[in-house]
Amino acid sequence: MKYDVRPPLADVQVTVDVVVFVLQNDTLKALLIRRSQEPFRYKLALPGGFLWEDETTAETAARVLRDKAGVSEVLVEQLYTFDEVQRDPRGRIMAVTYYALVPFENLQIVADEDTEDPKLYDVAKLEDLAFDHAKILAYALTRLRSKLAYSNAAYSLLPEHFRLSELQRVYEVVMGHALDKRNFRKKYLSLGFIEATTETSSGERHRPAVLYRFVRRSLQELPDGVF
Amino acid sequence: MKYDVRPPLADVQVTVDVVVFVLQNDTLKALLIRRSQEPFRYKLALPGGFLWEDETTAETAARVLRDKAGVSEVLVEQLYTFDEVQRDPRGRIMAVTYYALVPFENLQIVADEDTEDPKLYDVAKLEDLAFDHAKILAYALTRLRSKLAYSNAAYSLLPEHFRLSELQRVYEVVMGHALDKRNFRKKYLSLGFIEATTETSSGERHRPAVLYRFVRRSLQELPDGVF
DNA sequence: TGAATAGTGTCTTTCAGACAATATGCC
DNA sequence: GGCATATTGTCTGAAAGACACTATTCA
Repeated sequence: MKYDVRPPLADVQVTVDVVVFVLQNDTLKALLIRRSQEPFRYKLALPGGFLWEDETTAETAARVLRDKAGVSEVLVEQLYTFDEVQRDPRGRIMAVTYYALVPFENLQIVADEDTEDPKLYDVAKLEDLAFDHAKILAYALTRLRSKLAYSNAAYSLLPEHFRLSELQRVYEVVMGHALDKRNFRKKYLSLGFIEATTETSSGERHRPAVLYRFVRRSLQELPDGVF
Repeated sequence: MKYDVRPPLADVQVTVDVVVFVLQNDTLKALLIRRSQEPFRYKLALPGGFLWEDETTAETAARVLRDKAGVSEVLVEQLYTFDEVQRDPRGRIMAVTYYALVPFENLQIVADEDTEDPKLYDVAKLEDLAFDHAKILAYALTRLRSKLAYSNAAYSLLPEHFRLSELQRVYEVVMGHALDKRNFRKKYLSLGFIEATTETSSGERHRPAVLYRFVRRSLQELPDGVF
């Protein structure tokens, strides 16, 4: 099919929205801001920012993470590009989305002049979000599940040293169901992702736990799934 | 970190590039065009097109498939968005990429006024491609492998009726290694994706094969991998 | 009858999943 | 001693993977 006169090229702007996942109190949370401006004023939304000149979207995502969550050196990956024509009432704005996994300890939430304070919200109890951000968050959650199932990505949700029970909690909370302790330990240790340190927890009113660490704090993919 | 004066927003154009996978002669091929214009004149490139106004990138991908490959109703999915600042010498052009799986029988390659004829090229013998298209193709291949491993996506590479040996060939070619015939049949039939038809192949100098078809010619994901 | 591909079953090994008792540190 | 969490092994069932022979059509 040919056109004598082609429709004009789209003139788009690009935002980068980032789903920042954090584990707090045995709950999977995401960092959300409450919008202080129209459109969707007072609604919750993902932290994000417009793409600047001479900046890649990955750099924009890193900037958003630095500015709104106070972190760098966390696991960040591109998710998907959302570009429904009407997704933003302000005009043709395409969202290149990312997700990040942040250890709660590293998080330093920073307020911003044009947004209310970012806060952590339980992913399981979503209010309705601005724009198509509910769809983005749902997509991110799906991706997170398969990342955890097929890689050592959990390293980016935990502090450097952690107990096996904490690691197991990560999987239980994200996957949404309980796991057997003995089977979990057997399987996860066999993967070679983690090793025991010489440290143990202490000062608690029960038997101390051996602390483990990830051998490599960078993404290692698995041929077959974990759980 | 705050900025008194923010850098200007990026003014980007968007192309949609599509990796069209086809199986021909027991070989995995991709549809590529040879560029007749600068930049990268005479080099091979992925078929693609600029995003038009009031069009989503998924629609652009469908348009490219219709115009360059003569197909519709095939499996198409978004891959990734490539946006390195210098990836296109003409300026800031972001590529939202898709891949499509096309049965060879459906393919109707259409020449285009500003490109040489699109042709099929063996994915295993890549020449160097224009732009970052080699990277895109490599990424698409990775995705194709995991799609085949975790879904019934093969339906979109085969004709409506096919033999089990053809289906097995699809997996062998994409995965890059041979599979055991008995184990393949046992496993694949147990998935419930396909069913036998009453037809058989004929006119060949050997025993005829029962023809099978996919129960549902739409994407069905699997909890666990196939191979 | 020979060439070419279709079709079929068993055994072994590995892994996932169910399952419960003892150990240790602190109050 | 009591409480709270840590740590450890076995058994069973299911599925993956190795493996070889017979069946059918046509030239």
